[in-house]
Amino acid sequence: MTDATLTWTDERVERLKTLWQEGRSASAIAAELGGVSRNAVIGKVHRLGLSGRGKAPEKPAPARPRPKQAPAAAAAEEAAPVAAPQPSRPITVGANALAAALEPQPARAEAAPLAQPRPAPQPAGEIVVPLSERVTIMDLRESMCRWPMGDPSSPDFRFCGARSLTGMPYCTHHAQIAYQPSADRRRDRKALAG
DNA sequence: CCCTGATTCGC
DNA sequence: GCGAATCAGG
Repeated sequence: MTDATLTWTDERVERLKTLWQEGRSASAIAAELGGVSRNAVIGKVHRLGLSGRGKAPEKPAPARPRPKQAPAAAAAEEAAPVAAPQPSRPITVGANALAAALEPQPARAEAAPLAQPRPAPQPAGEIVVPLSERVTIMDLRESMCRWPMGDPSSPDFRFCGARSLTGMPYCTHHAQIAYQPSADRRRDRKALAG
């Protein structure tokens, strides 16, 4: 595991195959493997010739014009393949959180304090979810990120609430944090910047 | 808008 | 071989 250049090691390829056959989406697989984009996963899948999955391979293949392409970025290191942690269903919250959630919420005031100076000097590896975006357990829906924010015993306990990847409990960013050991996500800037 | 996989092609 | 950019579709 001293492979600095991100390569598709046998283990990674095996996991890719397994996950793909299981029907996981490319982005989900990318998040689990870490260090690769969903495009990378799809590209690899095709190269391995195991595309299609269960779909009917009926594609007319329309010749599309590919105008231009931006310059590629540099390479990245490969973190030790620390066995992928099985994301246990994180829907289990403590009694404290439950009690807090049941607390008569004074008013999450839709009339939030407008005109916020927007501080957000977020360090890399962390994201700041605007409080107005966070949700209580009561507002947490299936398609929302379950990343806990704050002290579960506090009435201010919230969940990220951002859109979660389908089939995943977290949003794109938190999925990366949750599933990547110490990852280096190189050009995720596009996905994360937005 | 969000997402999905498919494809092209510069590297 | 790799994967970003792009396309096409749900």
